[in-house]
Amino acid sequence: MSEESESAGELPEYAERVLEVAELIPPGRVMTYGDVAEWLEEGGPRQVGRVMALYGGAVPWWRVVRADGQLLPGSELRALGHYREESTPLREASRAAEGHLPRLDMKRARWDGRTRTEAHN
DNA sequence: AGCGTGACGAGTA
DNA sequence: ATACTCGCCACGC
Repeated sequence: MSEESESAGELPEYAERVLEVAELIPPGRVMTYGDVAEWLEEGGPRQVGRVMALYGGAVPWWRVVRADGQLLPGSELRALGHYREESTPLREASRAAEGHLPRLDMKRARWDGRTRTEAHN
């Protein structure tokens, strides 16, 4: 018998790969959806986004972010808490407007997948 | 089979 | 800085 559908409890292979990458991202660093897709050499940012939306709860989802550094809408405060806890480079809003949360400093926080787990300061 | 939608990205105005 | 467009690909109606 040919099983084409996934058994309950098992994830699609692509999803599993995406989650695996998410778990590799060191604390204090982030990867964009596009970076993950590029690294997997499969799918695109939207596909990665879909996986994170569906199954991201099982991994450090806050380390997979948008390329523009915007915090995840709906979970901004939760994400921000993690970033402060991990000392992830943030870019504070110049105009201190309440309700205007900081964004990620992508230049410093972006992780290219190369071993460097240190030296970012 | 077409069309809209989405935890996206880059380019342009 | 924001707003809008287009490209991308999987899903659902």
